[in-house]
Order: sequence, then structure tokens, then C-alpha cells
Amino acid sequence: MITLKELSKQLNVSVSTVSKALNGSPEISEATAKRIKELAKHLNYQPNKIALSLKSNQTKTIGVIIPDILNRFFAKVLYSIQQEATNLGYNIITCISNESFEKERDSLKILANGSVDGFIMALSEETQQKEQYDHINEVLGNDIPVVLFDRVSDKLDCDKVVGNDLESIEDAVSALFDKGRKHIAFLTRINALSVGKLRAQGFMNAMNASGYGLNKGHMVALDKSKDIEEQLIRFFKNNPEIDGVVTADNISGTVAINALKKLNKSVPEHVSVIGFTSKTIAGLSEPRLVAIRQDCKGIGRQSAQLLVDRIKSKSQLNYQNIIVNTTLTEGKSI
Amino acid sequence: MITLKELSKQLNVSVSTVSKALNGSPEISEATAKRIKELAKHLNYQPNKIALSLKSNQTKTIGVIIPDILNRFFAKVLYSIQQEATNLGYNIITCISNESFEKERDSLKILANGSVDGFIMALSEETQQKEQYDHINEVLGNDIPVVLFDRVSDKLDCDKVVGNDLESIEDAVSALFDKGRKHIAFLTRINALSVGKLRAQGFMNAMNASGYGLNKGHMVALDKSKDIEEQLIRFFKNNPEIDGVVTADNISGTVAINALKKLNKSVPEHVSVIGFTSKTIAGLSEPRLVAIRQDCKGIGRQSAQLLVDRIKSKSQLNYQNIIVNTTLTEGKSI
DNA sequence: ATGAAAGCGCTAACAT
DNA sequence: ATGTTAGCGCTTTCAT
Repeated sequence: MITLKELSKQLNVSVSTVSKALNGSPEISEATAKRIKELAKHLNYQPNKIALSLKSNQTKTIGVIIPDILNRFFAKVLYSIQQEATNLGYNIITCISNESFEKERDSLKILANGSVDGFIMALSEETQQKEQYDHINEVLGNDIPVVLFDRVSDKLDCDKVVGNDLESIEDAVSALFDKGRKHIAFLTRINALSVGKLRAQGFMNAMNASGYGLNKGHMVALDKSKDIEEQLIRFFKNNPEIDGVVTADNISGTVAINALKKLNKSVPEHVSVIGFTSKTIAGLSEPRLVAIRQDCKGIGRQSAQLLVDRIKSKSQLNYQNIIVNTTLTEGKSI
Repeated sequence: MITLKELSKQLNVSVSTVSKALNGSPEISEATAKRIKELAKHLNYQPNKIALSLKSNQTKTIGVIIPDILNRFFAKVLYSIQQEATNLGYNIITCISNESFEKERDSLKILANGSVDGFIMALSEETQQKEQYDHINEVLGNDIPVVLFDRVSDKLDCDKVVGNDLESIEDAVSALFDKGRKHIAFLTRINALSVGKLRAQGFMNAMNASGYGLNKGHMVALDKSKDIEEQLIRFFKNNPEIDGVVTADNISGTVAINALKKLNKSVPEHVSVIGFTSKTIAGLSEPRLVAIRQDCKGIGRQSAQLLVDRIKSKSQLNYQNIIVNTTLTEGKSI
């Protein structure tokens, strides 16, 4: 690894001269500047990032903590964050909490030791259940900015980026009404999450606002530890009147289609189904699932921009709450 | 942020005394050590990572470069790397090359400026096509160790961790033979990749070794830019004798089942299908796809261990080539 | 136009 | 047992 010292030695000038020349300071004569730059290029000199960080007290890296990398939503947001961060001159350190409170807290603590300039994160499921946010407030209290996305909490005072979860489910239910469906089921595997609750609320709002009223028996909180398809088959058997399905998570929609098929109910002739998932997963079911799709790219981009703005402004005032719209993908399931 | 200096001031001792006390040096008397430790804990002192890195010339972080985060294989390996790295006291900085040579080269270059102690990476598709490895050899030449996994190259002299790609396809074809299948198709969307080539070779080996011989017309390199299902329907129509399918990538298996259904061929009665994918994706098809499954956890763990060993040993000798076995998942598609 | 020196936070060899 | 000092690689103020 080649350093300023090394360059200065080879050229018989001082370290500070080299530093200034390389940084384009007008103090240095053109002639020496040229010599220095040439040698630096020739030796492929790269400034030591660590030394720069120590000096400037900023690392130009962002800590990203996501609950689950196998979830396409988080994977896509992560990719988008990385793209935008790169554009803005930042690296990212990624930690996966695996929905665990402890892992989330530990990751936060480790990275808060000067390794990153700020955090972008979605709360783990366990954190949202416990409603314990001390670890995050401590970071915030240390003047390290945090941007929360998707999995957020009212109890936390910071910047946030979320989808329009509630409205998107309302719109989906409306779409089912438009197809003449009346007995609509709401399936969820994410009842414990903030977004899960919002989506459930959206369903209740839509049903209450309709003439048909809300039947709580048609809201199914699936047990993730058990076979989803079995649970759905049982539900559809016990509730044969169901002619429409809307789901809050990224897998129930596909499984619902399979379950209905096994009961000889065809989609969309007998039952219409709208899921909450990505285009790719929606394409794996037959017929193709109509899905509520998050703008992952938008969420990632906005989160990164918001955080970098916050890092640069150094102020902790006027926290923003950005809402990114969902879209309904094309499909054959309604 | 609280520093050693700050502690030393508050306790009226020197910085070095504080440092030694906190690091458990026997030079310091028990009494003062206790005082120091107590204040440190009380003030929640955390050693500054950046300063430590500058001093020790090691960052205790690993750069991980993967081609595609939406690919469950890479996502799982990434998670496993992170777990193992955490155990070994390392953080990870993740970069997603998005299958681009340039992005891969840039990421490597940025992180090689002292930001990481070593790399774990899978080559991007473009890199494997171009067979251009200068950027990696430069890093290696700088004595920064690199561990390659899955997407590797013979032209690169470094540690490697791969699955038993060739044998796993051979075994899958054998399993189809055992079911009485004779006209077996090989589907791939990853013909350009090193692993794709190995898997194709495995298919050819198996067919050649069998009494049935190899029909190259039964090997289909799918065009990723076009609709996969359409391509498959056309292929199955033109080759009605096909009674067995084995695939090299993580999505063709599911799509093949759907395509066969549309042609009123039932799986597994008329055609047997074995895919190359994760348990979760395999579970989304009806009937459940039998799949060759990589030991992602093993690959990640071994890669991390190998890299950390290499970092610690400081030697660049006796590169290892670790092979991690695949397994065949249960399903109903054969 | 160039260089010397201090300092970012830490460790460690070397005094005292 | 405690303190002084130098140095990791860099920037920057203050001489010269």
C-alpha cells in the first residue's frame, strides 16, 4: 500500500506538499503538482480511507439493517439503497437481523462505534412486538441519524419512508367489489408487524364502508409455524361463501390459488384473488396473480437520500414521513 | 462520543493508563483499573473502531460481492457469510454487482482502499463471459485475500468454495432413469456461467453413460429476455417424446411444470421434473417440485472461515478448493 | 511555493 | 505502577 510519505520520499518534498498537490491546492506550483500527480498515478496511489475517516470523523458509509434478506421486498430495497448510496458517494454495511431483537440491537451497537455515519433500517418483527426501542433512541441520542422504512413505529422520532399500505388494500378490495365479489377474505401472515396492522385496518375500512359490512371471521391470521396450504384449505372449506381474497403478505396469495384449485374452485371464475407481492412471485402462479406491488426502488432511493441529507445537514429537526405509492400489477386472478 | 482522553481527564490519569487498564494490562494496579473500568462503563465508552483500524492496519471487515441479491441462493449464502463473520468477529460490507463487470470492478477497487481485510465473491455473469480478471488479480497482488464461491474461474489462483454441480445433475438424471424415464430434457437459463457449464456437462456425462445416448436437441438454452413459459411450450410441443426434465437454474423447473400442464401433460404421470432451486420456491409449484438444493449455509460458512484463516495466516500459499455437497429435496414431481 | 507541526483516537515501547 | 512519546496516514494551520 503506497502512502503520501512514500511519495514525498521519492520526490524529495514534504508530505504536506504532496497532500496539497493531490488535493489541487493553489499553494503548490504547477510544475511540482504535475510531478507529484504523475508519480501518484504511476504508483496507483489510493488515499487510505481509514485515515481519512479518522481525520474527518466521517466514514462515508451507511449502516443498513434489514430483517430478512430472503424477502424480495427487502432485497430489492437493499439493492436500491446501495445504488443510490453509491451515487451519493457512500458505501453500505449490511446487517440482517433475521427478525431478532437482539441481533438488531447488537448490529446497531457494533456499527454505532464510528463505523457508519447513519442508519437505514426496517424494524425486526420481534422489536415491533416488544415495542422496545431504547437501542434506537440511544443511537439517535448520540446524534447518529436513523431513517426507518416500511417497519416503522410512532414511538420513534426520526425520518420515515413507508408505502401507502392502508390505502392499497382499500383499493384492492374496491377492485374485487368491481368484479362483483361480496364475500371477501383477508389473509395475513404478518399480523404482528406495523405494516400488517395497517393492511388489516385497510381491509376493515373497506368492508365497513361497503354495504356488505365486516365479518371478522373472514380475517385469517395464518400460523407461520404450520403448513399454510392446509390452513387455507380448512378455512375455504368452512367458509364456502368466500368469492374474493386479498392478502397482506407476499406468499399467501400464491398458496391461496393452489388451495382453491385443490377444492375445485377455479380462479378467477369462482374466486378472485389479489396478493401483496412482487411481479416475479406473482408470475409463478397459474393463473398469474394480480398483486399489490411496492415501489421498492422508490423506497430505497428516498431512504438513502433522506439519510444523506440528514447526515449533511447535521440537524435533527423537522423529521419527514415520506409515503411511496404502490401499484396493482396485471394478472388473471380477478 | 466519549474517548480515552476524556476518561483520562476525568480521572486525572494519563491516556495510556486508561488504555492499559481497559485492555486488562497487568501493569495497572487493581484499584485504578477498577476506577477506570467503572467510569468507562458508566459513560458507555466504546473504543473508536476507525482509530483501531488505522493503528492495527486491519479493519475486521470483509467485503462481499454478489451478482444478484434477488437470487435466493446468493441471498442465503450472504446471510450465512454474515452469521459466520459475526462469530469470527468480522463485519461485512456488501456490494451487489448486478451481474455487471464494471460494477464488480468498481466495488472491488473502492473497498480495496483499506476498507476491508479481504473479499468473498461470486463472479458476475459479464465477468465470466469476458474472462477478464485483472481487477481481481490486482487485489490478490496487493496481498488482499479473495475467496471465490459458486461462480469461480480456473484462471484465478485463490481459495474457492463450490457445490458439486456436475455430480448433482448426474445424480438427478439417474433418479429420472430410476423412474423409467428415457427422453430427458435439460433446461438452462445460465449457460454463460461456470456453474451452468458444469451442470450441462453433468447432463451430457449422464446421458452418454446411459444406454440412451445424448440428444443435443434436448438441451435447451433459454433466452432470458423472452417469456420462458412460451419457449418451453414450444419446445415440449416440438419434442413430445420428452418424459423427463432436469433444469440447471432456479426457475425453469417451476415454469416447466406450468407449461406441461397447459399442454395437458400431467406431472409426474406423463413427465417427471427435477429443478435446481430452494425448498421454498420448489414448494410454490403444484405438484411440489423435486429439487437439487445447494447447501447455502455450508457454502457461506466455509467461505467465511477460509477467508478469515487466510487473513490471519498472512500467507498466500496452498490455496484450497472446497466442494460442498447438494441434496435432493422431497417433492411429488418425479 | 514549500515545509514543520499538530492532531484525529488509539496502542505500545520506553522512561520514570 | 504510572506517564511520556512516537506513530498509524492524512489534512491543515502556521511558519518560512
